[in-house]
Amino acid sequence: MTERSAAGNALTDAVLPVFELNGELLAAARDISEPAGLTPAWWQVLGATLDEPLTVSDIARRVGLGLARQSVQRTADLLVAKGWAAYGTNPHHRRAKLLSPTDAGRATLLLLRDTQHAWADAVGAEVGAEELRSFVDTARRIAEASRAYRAGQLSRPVGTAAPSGPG
Amino acid sequence: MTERSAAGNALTDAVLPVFELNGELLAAARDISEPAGLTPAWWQVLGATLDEPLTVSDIARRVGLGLARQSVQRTADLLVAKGWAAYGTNPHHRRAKLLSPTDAGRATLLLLRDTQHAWADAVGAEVGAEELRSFVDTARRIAEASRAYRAGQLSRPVGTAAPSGPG
DNA sequence: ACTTGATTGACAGGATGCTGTCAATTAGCC
DNA sequence: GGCTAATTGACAGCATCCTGTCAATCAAGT
Repeated sequence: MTERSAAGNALTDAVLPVFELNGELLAAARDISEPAGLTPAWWQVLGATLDEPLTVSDIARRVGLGLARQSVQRTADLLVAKGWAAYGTNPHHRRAKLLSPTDAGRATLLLLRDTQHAWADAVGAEVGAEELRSFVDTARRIAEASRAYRAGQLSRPVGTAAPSGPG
Repeated sequence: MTERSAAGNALTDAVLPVFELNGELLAAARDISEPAGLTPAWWQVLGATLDEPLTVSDIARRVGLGLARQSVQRTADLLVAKGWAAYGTNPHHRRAKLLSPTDAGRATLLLLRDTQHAWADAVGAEVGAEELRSFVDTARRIAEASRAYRAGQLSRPVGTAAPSGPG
């Protein structure tokens, strides 16, 4: 039982490219955000407060992307210390203050948005919108299938059937 | 100039799913390697030495995936300290010792290989080999296009042309 | 041989993220 | 009103990876 199926090989072949792409996206985010004086993580947290003030816990829940509440907390404190954001009183909670960008933070966010647009348009045009959409679809399906497998909800090979099909 | 193109939107929509998939793959690697007593990073470094003994610098170059030489160094030292691997003398270099797995390390690697096969086969079957192949192709093209853009080798939008087309 | 430059490992420092614990606060329930 | 559970922020500790610096070692050219 040491031979992988063709699909198994295909999935294994996908792992390294995903890691590589992940790193490239992070590098691009760094290139975009660094000239403005903030890191990708700061950008992410600060950006979440652009539309409306949010508590740290709100951001941690919304961002979701593997950022723990305490990580967001530290980042938020940093943003406040550096003048990108400020804590405001929360009518609904005495401890959970509302984080919102300062004028400088807001201006920087808008600037970064334009820089990001330029990058996304250029790279997106190179790959093609249609191909990108099916790419996203596959990425989601892989993640979902792996989650199901790890949760024990996906039996072994022989392509028996999906526990809860894609449709 | 704050409007993104359709392709730009499609690419932006791809970023979060890639991060999420990256996290899921790491989680799967953790689930696979942790019961055996090693972390994904240890697995990666140790696995590189399965076929032939390598120096730390060799591994850092080969692995490539964003693992710096010094990170591999520390991991390698850890693997030796924990009995998974051992340093052997290198006929070609007095300082750069050759890292190779111990019997225990080799046995663990083979065990992890089987566990990984089961995961890859199950998840791969769920997604489909054909779809996975085009997924990998797109992932590579995105990374390549972004690298080119960051290197200044990709002009802005209007889908003018590719500097060095995909075919 | 000698010099010059690249490689390599050791060491120190820093950034980021996670987990665990604790008290303050809030929300739900009786 | 009072009790219990969940949420939230503060604090401390830990793991991982990165960068920079330095001396030892190797490779190449003269």
